[in-house]
Amino acid sequence: VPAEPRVPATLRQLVSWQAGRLATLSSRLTGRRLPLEARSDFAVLATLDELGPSSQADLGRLLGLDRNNVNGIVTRLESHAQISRRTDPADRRRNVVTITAAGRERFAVLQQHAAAVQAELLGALSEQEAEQLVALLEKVLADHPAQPA
Amino acid sequence: VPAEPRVPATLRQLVSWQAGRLATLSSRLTGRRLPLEARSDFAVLATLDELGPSSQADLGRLLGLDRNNVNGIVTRLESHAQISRRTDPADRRRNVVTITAAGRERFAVLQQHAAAVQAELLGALSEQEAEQLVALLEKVLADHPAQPA
DNA sequence: CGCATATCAGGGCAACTGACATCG
DNA sequence: CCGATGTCAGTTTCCCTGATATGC
Repeated sequence: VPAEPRVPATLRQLVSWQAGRLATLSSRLTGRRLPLEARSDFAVLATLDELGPSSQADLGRLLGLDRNNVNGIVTRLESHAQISRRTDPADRRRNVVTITAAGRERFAVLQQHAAAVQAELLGALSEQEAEQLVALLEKVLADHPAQPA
Repeated sequence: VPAEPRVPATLRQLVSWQAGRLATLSSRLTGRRLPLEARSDFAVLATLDELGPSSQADLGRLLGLDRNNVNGIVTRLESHAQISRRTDPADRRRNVVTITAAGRERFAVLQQHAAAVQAELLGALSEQEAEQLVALLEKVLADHPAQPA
């Protein structure tokens, strides 16, 4: 008669299940500090800050986000003046998205919260284990395309 | 001038972001083989198969699922005769959920698909690395409550 | 013409909130 | 009375599909 039943081994050792749990856990920890949309905003702002102006399609391909999703995020960021959006004169189908000063400020704030969440999340791991985990996840993700197919 | 821009380092080394990517990647790979609800079904069936009959509340606490969510999953499984649901005579608030023979059959099928997805997912890792990843994720998850707060 | 880009409308899953009746 | 359980209704986020207009 088990006193404290644990998650069945079948699930505990399944990365797809672990990934889901870890994702909702991350979302929960982030949600305590910020509204949930901040995560998408953060991803886009980080990309623009580090790689410079991009089109929406490029952003989507890079981050594994849907075109529609990118559109929504960019619209939201634009309404807060954290990015600017103008049609590319060289290819008038494209929107060139550029981060603004306000966007960089927001990004800096979000970065601090992200670091705090990371610390909470990995509290049970040593420095070395945390680095291993990040590296292994990076390796797995690098092996798969960001976009559906 | 970078020819092939990669995901910014800020994101690449953020476990909360990696977790989200890995979760959608897993969901994508699973979705190629099965309808998406199969994941929730699998979790519940695995628990019932390994730990025996449980109440819906216990299932939720164990798996980190919402009460409402558990209700929906159990209703779906019941409609396919893969579990049975009856009120606990000892505590008539509770529903005792029990796996059926059909449920075990379904579970066996799902287990094979899950293993195949795991192999696809971790294709870039060696045996040793895969074990390390599973163990590290397990350690992180064990450090946090399955339920919100 | 085919193809890419951006946009809009909408579906589906999962997490969550709040409310409610029942029962211990 | 309080707390736990199951149920119902509804919100939000994100991933995805399909359709459309525009431009290369």
